[in-house]
Amino acid sequence: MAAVTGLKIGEVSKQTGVAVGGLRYYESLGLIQSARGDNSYRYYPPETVRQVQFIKKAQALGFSLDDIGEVLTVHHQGDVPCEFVQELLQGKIQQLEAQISEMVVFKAELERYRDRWAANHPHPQPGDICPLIEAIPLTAPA
Amino acid sequence: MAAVTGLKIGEVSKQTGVAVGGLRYYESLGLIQSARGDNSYRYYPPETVRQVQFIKKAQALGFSLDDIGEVLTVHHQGDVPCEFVQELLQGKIQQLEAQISEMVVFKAELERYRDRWAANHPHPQPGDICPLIEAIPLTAPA
DNA sequence: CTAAACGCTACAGCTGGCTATAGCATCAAG
DNA sequence: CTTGATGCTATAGCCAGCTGTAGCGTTTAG
Repeated sequence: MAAVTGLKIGEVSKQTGVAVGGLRYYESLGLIQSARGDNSYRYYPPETVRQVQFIKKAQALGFSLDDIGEVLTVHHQGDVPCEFVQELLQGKIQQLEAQISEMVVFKAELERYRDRWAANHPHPQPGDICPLIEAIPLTAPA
Repeated sequence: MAAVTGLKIGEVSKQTGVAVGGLRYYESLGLIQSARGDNSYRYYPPETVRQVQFIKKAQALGFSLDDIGEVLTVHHQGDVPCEFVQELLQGKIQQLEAQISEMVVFKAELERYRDRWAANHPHPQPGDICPLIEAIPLTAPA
């Protein structure tokens, strides 16, 4: 009878707000680790709570579990992974920036079509169904 | 011989860059429509090419196929529902606006974390994985 | 002692937008 | 006429990040 100690999965769940199934999922990805008792129950070391909180925070920054796994791997190698996290973060920021400007451009485009219709109002040309729709860029904007 | 004319699916695929399976998927969602020949082949009207290009462009900028379907369904119905389309468009514009400001706020948040860490590399406390992430407050554990 | 609460595994399902496969029919070129 | 490209339907799988279910075993409070 090994002295298996630690938090049972429900306790970790309560302390982190992450559902039991979610924790099992994290463990299946290798993000957290448990010892197993004779009853086959998972027993987590106390620091698991902080690790799960770390996972949640990193997720809140837009990191995937894959990203987080890489960070934790660096951590397990005994290094402080901040440089690596910084790189990931910078990448996320640039991604966001690109998405934002795409959306701004597209919004301006939609506004242009909306306003053109509002100004022109119903001038359905022969063959047109709705000038507003016909004006939508079905081809690349010339 | 049936008077079925139009582009076969492979031709539409070549002209739009959308895979044959993707086009069948679009059709299954009602985004595009075909006539069927005696051979059960799909024959698409030429304007399908422009419609598919519209789908791709709208998609690239964050519109779901569901959204696109609403517009194209109106188009296919042959009605003149410009008022409705206008409303739909206005809704999308507002949604886009909301998404953009959300993303701008979030990007500023990420930049704040990045810059704070860059300005003052905190020392890892015992139990820390990366102070850059650890410094982030957990939002209410839901 | 009993029954609820909790744990386990294994698998299915969810969202969205496809892609891939199997097994067959049809078409177009040589 | 044959062959390879193309078409068809139906079904399954993929990505992420879980959630839910079935059917069981274990622990714990009364």
